[in-house]
Amino acid sequence: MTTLTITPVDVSTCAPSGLAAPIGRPEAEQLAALLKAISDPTRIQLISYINASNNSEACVCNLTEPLALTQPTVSHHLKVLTDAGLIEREKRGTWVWYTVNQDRWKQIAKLLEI
Amino acid sequence: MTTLTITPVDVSTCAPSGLAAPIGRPEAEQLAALLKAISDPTRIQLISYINASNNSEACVCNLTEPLALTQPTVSHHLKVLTDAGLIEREKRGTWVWYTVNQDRWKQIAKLLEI
DNA sequence: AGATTACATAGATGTTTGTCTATGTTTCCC
DNA sequence: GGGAAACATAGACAAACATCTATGTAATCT
Repeated sequence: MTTLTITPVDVSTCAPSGLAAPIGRPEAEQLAALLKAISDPTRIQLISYINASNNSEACVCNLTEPLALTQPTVSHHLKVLTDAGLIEREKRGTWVWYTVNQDRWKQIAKLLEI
Repeated sequence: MTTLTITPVDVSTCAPSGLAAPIGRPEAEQLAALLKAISDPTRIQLISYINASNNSEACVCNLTEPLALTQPTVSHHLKVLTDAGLIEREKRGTWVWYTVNQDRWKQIAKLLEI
């Protein structure tokens, strides 16, 4: 199990009425941490590439070349996304397969509601 | 008129099919810049405070105290949000009133579709 | 006109972050 | 068991960023 550096956001407690009502500091920090994980061009591309892959899953070695980045850099970004609960990690033999957590993305849309 | 440091994202050209298909670097950078503007706890609180204000608008002097920040810091964040097209600025006399650009927020939900 | 109020801009500073190289760990295969 | 392949972790470094103090600008009021 991976250590989570970002506490997974619970939609039911974090900004329960979206952005329409005043948000306290802790809730704002949680939401900001979640959004920050997506706010990087490389990570946005990673998400789209995983989604567009066969069976909607991809391993690290499939992602380094199209992004023209080193393997550790890609691993780093995938860890950020995993810690935020935006993608999921599954080890099968030597490979590690990543998939997008679809529910998580629907949550985000809810959190941004006004 | 304020100088825009972030090119406003055109939904029709930026990630036209959401995050389901591979996204090129320029489009990913545009989307990341937009999301980065929201990915800060202070700015998230600002948005919620503006929305919760009378007439859904607020001036800088109304926002410094509840956030416990200096006026220049609040002005800085409001500029980031304005440049990203997320809020709008209207000067009336000595005061400057900020409102949330509702359409812009709906665009973001579209951009994040999977 | 002078003083005051509201806001923006400039510049400085400590922290965060994206990327790299180097190395460790685990699994597979011969 | 030894080598190779896939991935993670550690450490370093430059760029970006959030905040502050100091100062500039514009509008109001007496």
